[in-house]
Amino acid sequence: MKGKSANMEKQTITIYDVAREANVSMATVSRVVNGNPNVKPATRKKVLAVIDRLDYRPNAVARGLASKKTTTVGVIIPDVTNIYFSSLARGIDDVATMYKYNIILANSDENNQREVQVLNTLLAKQVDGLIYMGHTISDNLRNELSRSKTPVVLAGTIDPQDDIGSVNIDYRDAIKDVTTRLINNGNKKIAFVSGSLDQPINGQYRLKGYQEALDAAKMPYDESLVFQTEYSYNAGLALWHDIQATGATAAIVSDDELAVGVLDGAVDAGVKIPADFEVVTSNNTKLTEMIRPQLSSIQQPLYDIGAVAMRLLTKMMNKEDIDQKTIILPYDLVKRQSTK
Amino acid sequence: MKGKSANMEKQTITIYDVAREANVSMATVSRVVNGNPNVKPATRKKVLAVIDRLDYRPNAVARGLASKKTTTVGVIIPDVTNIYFSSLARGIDDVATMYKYNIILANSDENNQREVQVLNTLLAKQVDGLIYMGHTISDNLRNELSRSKTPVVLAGTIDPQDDIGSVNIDYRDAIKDVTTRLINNGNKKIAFVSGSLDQPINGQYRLKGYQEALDAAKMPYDESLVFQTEYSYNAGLALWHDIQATGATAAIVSDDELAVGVLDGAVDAGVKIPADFEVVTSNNTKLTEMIRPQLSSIQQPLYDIGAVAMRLLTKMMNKEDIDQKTIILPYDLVKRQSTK
DNA sequence: CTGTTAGCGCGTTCAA
DNA sequence: TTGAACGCGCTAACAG
Repeated sequence: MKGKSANMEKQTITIYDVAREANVSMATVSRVVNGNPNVKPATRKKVLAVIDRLDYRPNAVARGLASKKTTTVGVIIPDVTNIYFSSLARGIDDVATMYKYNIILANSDENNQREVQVLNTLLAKQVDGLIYMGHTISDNLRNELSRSKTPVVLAGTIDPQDDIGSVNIDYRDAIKDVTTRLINNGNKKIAFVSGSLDQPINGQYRLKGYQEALDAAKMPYDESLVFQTEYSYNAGLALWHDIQATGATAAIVSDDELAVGVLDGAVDAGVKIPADFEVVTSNNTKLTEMIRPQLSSIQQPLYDIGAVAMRLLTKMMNKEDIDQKTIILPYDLVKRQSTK
Repeated sequence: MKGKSANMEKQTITIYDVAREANVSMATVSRVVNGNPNVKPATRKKVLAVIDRLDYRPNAVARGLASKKTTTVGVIIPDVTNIYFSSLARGIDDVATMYKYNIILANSDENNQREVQVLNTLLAKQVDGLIYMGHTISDNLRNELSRSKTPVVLAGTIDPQDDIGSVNIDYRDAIKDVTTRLINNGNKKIAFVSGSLDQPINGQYRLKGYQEALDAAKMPYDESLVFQTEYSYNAGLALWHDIQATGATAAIVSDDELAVGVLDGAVDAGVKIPADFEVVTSNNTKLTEMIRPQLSSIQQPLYDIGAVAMRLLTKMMNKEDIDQKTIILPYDLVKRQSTK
């Protein structure tokens, strides 16, 4: 099968073909493809013409092997279906595109085993960088991460040890603010509803903010007002009964779907919102505007967190100096119908 | 810098290192890594031990270059943030993982230029296959797709020319069903609210179903009851006024967020749902259960559409026979509080 | 400004 | 059952 090109299986055209047709060396072709200025305009033009005629497309895999750069970054996400994370992902992808990177997206379901496994295949694929999203970053995972030289940035994810780059808002401050407002509205018993307190973001930041606000107002911290549950609508719906039983007149919830569940639970029970009960949620996803009454919320710049995380990662991949590897973005409080 | 390994920049260990340490050739190492049975159990064991000790991880890029397979598929999605598409994406990723593939996820915003551009970088990266999601597949894009030998499957996306593999539900039938029910409930004027009718899924399928149901009931088709708008909450909210002006007593909406907008518009205007106005939506995302009144909906197996699409793609990449390249999955109708 | 020459890390014949 | 050798398509010195 040489000389007789009877088998036209898959005639990929390579840089050689272009070189031959243009009467130059492959090095020159490589130069024009990569925008290297050291090429006479005339030959550049000639090469480009051939590239166009042959419809040549550089093979990124070969390029990756030779240059040790894949212009691809791995993104570990708990669940794309969750709008909190998909918002981050959108910011990540947009900035990645801006810097000519692509994203390999992998769902982890927050399962440690799966995370480690995903991490390994991502590293095997030679991604130039990694963005991790999740709630907890297990020791196991941290080990794997730190022994790889691949740059990593956490997006919307807290690392208590803080030795990895990350982009977040100040969750403690935000919750403290919210709590204070609720206190100022006259609430004596305020429920704190979040996911597992084992997750640093809840146990070490949000809860702290809640407690600090209470302290500042000389109000007692009552553990029975603290609820841990999963982030889902149904969980919130189911939780309403328990919350009401405590005599609480307001709730601070750390997930929007969960908050909607609590709200619906209250509404379905005939409770007047916000007159008899106030609810504040944490992510300000579009959900908060679509329901009635609309939910007051902490406003996190989700898209920006993703975007900034990716931007930080590009710097790391580029070995630029990082002046700040732990970035805190500002948040806001948006008042809607679920608070006074 | 030879012999004096002072510079420990990045000592990637390769298949050669393993071979040397194990006293075998790299070919043998390659064999055990790839599960080739032609290896004596004893040497296999020996090699595996070294692999483990050296923490060797095969370079997927080199592998891809040598084998011409990257075990990576490209996924073009309008917007991850849209739960309709992210649900599909989740199904895709899960099945991809199951078959050892990874996903390069790229947002297109339904922009044709961007789609073509993304397609090209995906092909440059030598993805083994492609999954496309969108509303319209432009001629431009179809051209690019058909001249590449890379297998493609459309997920939740209609191609009127039907020469590409695809997975969908029967949108025409579904809307026809819904319309018929609404007619049976006594509605004389039923609004049809969708995105652009230029999109085949709306103009050539959904609208047809709507018209057929009208015909079957000997009811007139009134163009003023047909609304085209963008898929967003605010668009729906804004649209309510116009819908009401037509005297319609029910609406069939082809997007959940849009439907919530219409519903909220009605509720905010003091209209009694479903007594005075009925609403049915099309995607049955979790949104439908979170609002009050809860939305009746066509139930599409979104996750499954993605999963089946990816499964189909694996077959194509594997060059297996495809008995059915245009797959139609079943749908359901879920009655909730927005219909009688 | 341009061409030559080595690899990048691995899969895969073809012999042995 | 194993090894030697070639090639995948391209980047990156190094000469010229």
